Amino acid sequence: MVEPAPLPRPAGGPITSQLNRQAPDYLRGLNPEQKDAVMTTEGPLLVLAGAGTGKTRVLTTRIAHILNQRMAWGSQILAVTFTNKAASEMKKRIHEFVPNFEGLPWMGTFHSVSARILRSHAELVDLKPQFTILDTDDQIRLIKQLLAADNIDEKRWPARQFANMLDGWKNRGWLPKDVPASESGYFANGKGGQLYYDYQARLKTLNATDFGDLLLECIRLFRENPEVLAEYHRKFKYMLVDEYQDSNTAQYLWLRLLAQGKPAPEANICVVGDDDQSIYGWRGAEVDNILRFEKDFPGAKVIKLERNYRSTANILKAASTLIAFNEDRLGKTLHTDIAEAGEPISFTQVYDSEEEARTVGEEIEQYQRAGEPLNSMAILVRASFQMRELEERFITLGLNYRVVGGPRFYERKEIRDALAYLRLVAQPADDLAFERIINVPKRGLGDSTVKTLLETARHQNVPLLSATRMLIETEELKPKQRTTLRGLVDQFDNWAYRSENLAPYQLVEQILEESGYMDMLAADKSAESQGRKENLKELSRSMEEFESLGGFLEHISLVMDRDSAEASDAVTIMTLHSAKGLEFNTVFLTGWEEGTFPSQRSMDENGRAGLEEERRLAYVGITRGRKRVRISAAQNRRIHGLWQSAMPSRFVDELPPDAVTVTDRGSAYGGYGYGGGATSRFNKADPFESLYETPGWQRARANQANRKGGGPMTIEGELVARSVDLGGQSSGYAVGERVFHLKFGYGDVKNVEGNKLTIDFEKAGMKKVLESFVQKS
DNA sequence: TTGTTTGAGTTTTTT
DNA sequence: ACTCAAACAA
Repeated sequence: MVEPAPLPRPAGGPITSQLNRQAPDYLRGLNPEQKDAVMTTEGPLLVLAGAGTGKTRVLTTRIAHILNQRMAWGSQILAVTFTNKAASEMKKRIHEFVPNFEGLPWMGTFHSVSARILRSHAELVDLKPQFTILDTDDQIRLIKQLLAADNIDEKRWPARQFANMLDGWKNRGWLPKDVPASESGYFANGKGGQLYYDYQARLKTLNATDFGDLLLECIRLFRENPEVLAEYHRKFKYMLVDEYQDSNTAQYLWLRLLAQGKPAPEANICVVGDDDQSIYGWRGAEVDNILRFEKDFPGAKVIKLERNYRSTANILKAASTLIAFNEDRLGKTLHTDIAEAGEPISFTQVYDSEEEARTVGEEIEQYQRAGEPLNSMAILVRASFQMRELEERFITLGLNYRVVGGPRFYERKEIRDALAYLRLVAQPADDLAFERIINVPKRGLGDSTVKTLLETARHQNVPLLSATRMLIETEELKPKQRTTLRGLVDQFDNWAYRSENLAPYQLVEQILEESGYMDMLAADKSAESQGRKENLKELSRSMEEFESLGGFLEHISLVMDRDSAEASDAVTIMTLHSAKGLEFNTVFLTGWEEGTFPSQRSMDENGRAGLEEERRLAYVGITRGRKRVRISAAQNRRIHGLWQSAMPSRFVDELPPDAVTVTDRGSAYGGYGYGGGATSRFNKADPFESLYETPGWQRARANQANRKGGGPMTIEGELVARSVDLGGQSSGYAVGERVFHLKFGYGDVKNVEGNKLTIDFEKAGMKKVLESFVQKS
């Protein structure tokens, strides 16, 4: 891996002189901070980029700049992202900037870059170069086997739970020996730690890694083989990291190993992120990584991008005001140069989730009639269960929609089956693949046969496929199974032989046909079978561009999604999480109810930190909108089949009143016996009465004031808060008082918090309600 | 070995 | 309410 040195830059060289004469094209249109972030190529750099401030543009321009100025070859640049989507977007844009340059930069996810490195040094971490990358499904099946072998009751100690713990450990960069007893002892009465060892041993036997291992083994490789690490230190002259706030500890360690080839002040590492958009804490992301960047890389330069080019002033004001309620932040405020305030944010409370879906549908059609393309609108929900009602409504309306997320292409059953066949052809030691397809389609090879195979494999210490070869030469199995297995083994030998010369897409078609899989689908009369056939055709089509089976398998194990070219005009429905990084003219934010959003579980499990992450999610949601943000809350929603009533999200109360209008949907109020619509301040004569007395608002103001040296808060220099009365309680209720609630009945007031009361109801138990819900009894 | 019933879990998601 | 996977009967 010898890299050519970058071209020298002689004073009068033909290329450089031309470049130096005037600022290159690609710098035009950048604001001063962006330009600074692009041009500061030497030394560590932290770019704090608020929503919509042109973060991706800075990253890509920076790469273009490095290439254009001949500071490094393409292959000496490493750019890591978290998702394949972000990586491919970056690749695309780099190609637009610099169509012809020497060597392609290493652009990819942490995992794909790690895999690439591991494959060239596999033997140093006890793997063979063609190792398999297991996904979550395989992982769980493997764990189940380990649990069974250890006589651990899977009921009591679910494999999924262990998989999650394992993931957490690996995210923290812990090898089996690093897991503290307090953590490992938690699972299966102290067997957790040993299970981790067994699991890793099993992975090596299967010649496989899981996602976490890609990073961990890479870290181990670097630590145990300084000469290998040094090689990459020499190689990568410039490193860039996107969405740094999402990095976990393992990724952080990985990065630090690679970046610290030179002493900190000279490490050319640029990380870009936004602490206010950190929404993946629950899966191990450490916001701390971004907060302590300056400590890790002393002398790091920090550039803040605060100029927003996306949203109207009202939207920005709403987002800034809301996020100011968080305590843990570095503190940025978004500005806009867009003169007009734009439409206010709208808040609508409706009776139930069905009406919410109906309302959203109507409004979408209205905008559509006014000439807005459906592509420019999106509905963002907190959790995917909220999607179904929207979908149902849109189907009856005949409204074109598209759901982002959901079951992904390569996770579909039929695709995974097909892939299992291919994996087994490529890697005969892939026992998990073998088990998956041995009886799919049904061949009369059931549990007992598999058990015999497993025992033999274990005894002989060979993969299942080899064990099968041995067994069919014996009388161990019944003749029927023996014949079937012999046929299957022959087929695999045949496919393996053909795979050497046949294009992968042809191979998969032949396998599906010859294995009887297509016949099985043809015989299946259920509604899904047609779709499954089409998916398999799509799989074959997507394989056309791959020359080798190995190349294709590497691709799909890392890129679990297929780029779907959705050309048609459709409204997008997705979760807030998957909306990060996207933007739409009109954004509908539904389900803003306490318990749903912020999610009760988040708050229960992670307390204040959980609530703050939910708030960041709200911030992400609002900042997706360019022109229009429409928020709604339902008084009643069915959760797990039970109707539950809820009050509007506290986030609604944290929006700046003068950037919000409240739409009254007549039907939401009155006449239903309970709830009555009086669930929020927005239903009172003066909806904002006593609002600014709540601790949250006081804190938000204090945070904002401290940060800006006491200056006025936020966008366009206007202080958002109105008259403030910091004295006393607003509640007319006192602790101990007996009250009556239309829905919950009689109860005693246990706690008073502004206009929220905690009441111990005789029938319904402890509930938090708004005071306007109850009356003195 | 296969089809049927019962039962548990049910946020967010990438790789 | 609904799904999906494990236990059980045919």
